[in-house]
Amino acid sequence: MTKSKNTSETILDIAQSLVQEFGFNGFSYAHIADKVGVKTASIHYHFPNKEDLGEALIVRYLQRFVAATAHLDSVTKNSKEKLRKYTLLYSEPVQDFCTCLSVMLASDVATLPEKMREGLARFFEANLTWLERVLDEGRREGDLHFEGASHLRAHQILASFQGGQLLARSFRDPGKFHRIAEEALFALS
Amino acid sequence: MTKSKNTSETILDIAQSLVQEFGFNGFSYAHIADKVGVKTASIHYHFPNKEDLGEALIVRYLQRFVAATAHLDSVTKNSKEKLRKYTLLYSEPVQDFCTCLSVMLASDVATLPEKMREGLARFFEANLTWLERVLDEGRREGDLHFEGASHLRAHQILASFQGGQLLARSFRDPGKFHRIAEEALFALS
DNA sequence: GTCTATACAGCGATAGAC
DNA sequence: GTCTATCGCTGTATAGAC
Repeated sequence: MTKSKNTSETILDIAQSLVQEFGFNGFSYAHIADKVGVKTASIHYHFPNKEDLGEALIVRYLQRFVAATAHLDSVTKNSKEKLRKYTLLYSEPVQDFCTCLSVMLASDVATLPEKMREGLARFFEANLTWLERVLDEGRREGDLHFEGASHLRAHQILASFQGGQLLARSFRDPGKFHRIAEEALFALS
Repeated sequence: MTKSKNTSETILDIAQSLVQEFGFNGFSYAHIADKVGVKTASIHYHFPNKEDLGEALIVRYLQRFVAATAHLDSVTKNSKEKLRKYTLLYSEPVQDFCTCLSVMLASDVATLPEKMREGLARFFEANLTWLERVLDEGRREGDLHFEGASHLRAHQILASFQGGQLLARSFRDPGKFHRIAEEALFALS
């Protein structure tokens, strides 16, 4: 594990933070270039156009989500605890008065190229699938208690997490997200 | 009540639909002008700059919300029924594969001028205040059943409605919003 | 792989005629 | 109240030298 990254990864890091703060149409190659310390032409070398950059961002984001939940599943057995850790995946951007990548892209969806839309849907699908499985397991093993379809509950949880991020940001109060997330999990006790 | 509107109102109507589809930074005066059938200079006559236009949009949106909930309160007594009608306020944009104005502005918040941010926070505050009151009344009168603070529940409902809009849009499935909203109200039975 | 230079479209905004 | 004309700036993107 080396400390320094290659330029492509650095560009993706900066681009992701810019999307999370300003949206996919709220930043330019010039913004990335300034932060990375190169010229815009160099960015185009790594990602010929903004569509390529956007797709790379989503692919990486989904990969990281899959890796994070896989690791989470391997080290945690209690379903309630799994959900608590899932919450933490989304609390980092909230602390920086941002939202996660998927919330920003979801609101920009009308201006996104088709491949990015498909990638975004895949990301949400992965979240819902994981949530539904954890809810089912938790109910079967007695860690979670709720009525109705786990499928609907998964949607409910994901939706409130997304909306919670928007509210926290609008009020400049990260605590709003945490209280909303806590309330969502409390309902499963 | 006349059928035709003045130009300012027409501009606001078009602008609102554009914000709801593309975000505050995703449309230009040229887009409005084309749809209204005038030139961009005319838009600047009514709203000197985009900030003025944005503020007018939010002010009108809050006024309409206050009027809608006031009317809703006057014609409906059952709290559960009130919440069901509240849901309908947000389901119109979802059918058009858009989100409500507040969701779009909330995700654009980092690029908005201060007055627009304040207006947005006021709009959310109005939603939360109304929800909290209806939740309290409903529990007191036996129409609604839930545990914990109504304040937290109000946040939970608003958040899931906002997130539900983003999910419905991302999957191009308005039904997702309706199922999420239904699930949120079902929990109050 | 990064640079300089540049093309070209779109943006918000203004001046001044009608 | 709407128009034409125009300005200055920023956006994405490319060609070609190093």
